[in-house]
Amino acid sequence: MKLTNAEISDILRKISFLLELEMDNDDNKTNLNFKNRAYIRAADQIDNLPLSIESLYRERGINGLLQIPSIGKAISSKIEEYIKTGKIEYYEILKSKYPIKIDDFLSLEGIGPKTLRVIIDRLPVRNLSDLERAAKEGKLNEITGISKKKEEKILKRIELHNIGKKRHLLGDIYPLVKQIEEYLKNMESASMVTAVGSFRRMKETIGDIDFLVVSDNPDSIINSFVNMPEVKEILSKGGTKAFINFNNGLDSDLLVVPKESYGAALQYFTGSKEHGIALRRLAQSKELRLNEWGLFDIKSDQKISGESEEHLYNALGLEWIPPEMRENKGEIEMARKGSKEWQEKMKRLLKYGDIKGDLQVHSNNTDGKMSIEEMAYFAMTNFDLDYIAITDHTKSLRIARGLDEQQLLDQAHKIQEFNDSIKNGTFFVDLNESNEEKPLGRKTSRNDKERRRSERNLRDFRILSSAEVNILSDGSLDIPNNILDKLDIVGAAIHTNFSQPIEVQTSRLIKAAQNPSVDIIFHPTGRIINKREGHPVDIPKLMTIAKETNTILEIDSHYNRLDLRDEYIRTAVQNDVKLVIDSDAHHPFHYAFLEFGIGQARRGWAKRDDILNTLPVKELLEKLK
DNA sequence: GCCGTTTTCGGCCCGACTGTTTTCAGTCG
Repeated sequence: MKLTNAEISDILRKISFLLELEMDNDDNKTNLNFKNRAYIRAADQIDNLPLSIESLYRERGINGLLQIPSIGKAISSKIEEYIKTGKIEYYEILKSKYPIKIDDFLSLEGIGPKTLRVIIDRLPVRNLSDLERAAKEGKLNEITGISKKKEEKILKRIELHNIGKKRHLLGDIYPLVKQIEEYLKNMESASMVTAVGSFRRMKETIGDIDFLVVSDNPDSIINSFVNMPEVKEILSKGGTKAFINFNNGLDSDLLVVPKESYGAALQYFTGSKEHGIALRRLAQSKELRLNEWGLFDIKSDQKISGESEEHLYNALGLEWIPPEMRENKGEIEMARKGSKEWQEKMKRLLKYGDIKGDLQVHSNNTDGKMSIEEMAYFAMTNFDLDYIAITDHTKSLRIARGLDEQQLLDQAHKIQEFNDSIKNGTFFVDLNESNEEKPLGRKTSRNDKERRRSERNLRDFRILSSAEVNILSDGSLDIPNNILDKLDIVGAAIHTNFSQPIEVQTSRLIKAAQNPSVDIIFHPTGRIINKREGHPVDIPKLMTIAKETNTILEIDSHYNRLDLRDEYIRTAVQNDVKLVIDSDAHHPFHYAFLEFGIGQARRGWAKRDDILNTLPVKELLEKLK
């Protein structure tokens, strides 16, 4: 049985929780407080680890574990014990003192260990339903320190908890974020509105939605916010902050600050938590104090910075760091002011709007929703792309009505005719009843100036003949090479037999990469976020082969895939493996997904030259095998 | 329990909101 990182971080969090429960009996209260925080820090690190902690231990022993920040002698030996025996003695002892269902209370918001301790000391409460019953019967109120009001609040939190909370996909919440942003922007007293938090960092999943508003009249903003029709529950509301729960189960934070604190609030509220903590420690080491209102000199209490984020970073001795990179994974050390390495990196960092073509596009010849002509038309007009590759599925993927050899050749021929008509200006698309819906996401680049549309000649647009060839269980393809070689570019992907062991899956992909006809491996891990983990792949090994064989790995931008994920992109970039960013469009609106892929690529510190479809089509084709 | 370009001991990010506290602890992000 393979041990997951989540299993280990989970048990560390439970240890921390139990230590906190224990705290009021302990004389050495402060020290214990720091001890439980150490367990949380270690758990956070493990959750963010891009590799399996068990494999790390098996390969490099306890020294491998000690390499992880925030994991020292004590915690590493506990992890070792867990890997070897499936148990941690220290945890078992703690647990035996408090025979409660820790999971229930750990995930319940609003009640921490202190409150829980008081309750379980007085009442036979052992799990969430015990607590709910006690609250309904008014038993909690009988405990001194718990008012009727607090009892009601506990019931509400249990109700919210039972609805279930999981992280939402970036693409799923995008429309709601835009809608709320619009709503807030329309308020007279709001001079600036920004969606912040993990949304601004383009994280693949979002826990709750955070908004920052600049205003001289916080009360009116906060009141309008909590009174929106989408709001189910006001969880808290003060003079500068509000915290609510939407009807659809999402939580949302609002922070209102004056203009002179905008930069500091933006930094604070964008996170990540780890990045923020590291910045505040850095400030501390310089005799400064950083909070959401600004950067202050500790001694004189003078404000040094706060209105602009860039100035704030500079005042800390750093260059500005793009939100996508704020994870405390080396960016702060590298961004020291004046660092040539950092400046070079920033100059070359991939930008929104850098993608010139989309190399995974489906048509209604298989499972897409529109014709090749329509997909091309929207790509060139609405999304400013210079080329697309039509990558319909191939014959063994029956469910998508995959194309056989002859159909592929016919399609390639048709594409050639379209290209000719585009070139001579006779290309014409009869748009059948166009959809009323609006495209999801931003149509154009968000931080680049004017787009290239005006300078661009639509007659240079090019459709590439291609396919998403199915990789069979033995790593061979379902279309022979002599056919594939007649296409402009070839992508290959796994769609079946997901549950083979890692060695088998990896060798399947390696065999495909070694095939001279395969240019790109599409969605290399096959994951669907929150739904399936995908097939296990030895990523470092695949990267080595990709580099050797000049095979490109794809970043599939569909927001339920985002495959490769950010950490793997960073590994690819470090190893000089070439990448492309594709939308996997099955409808023209899906071209907007490219934005999500670019966000992930920036989270993986990708440079423009790591991503081959930032190149004009001619140069791209020259780089292929 | 972890960590170290002034430290192997003595620190550990910071502030808002809530409740019942008459000056602060608990919880959260």
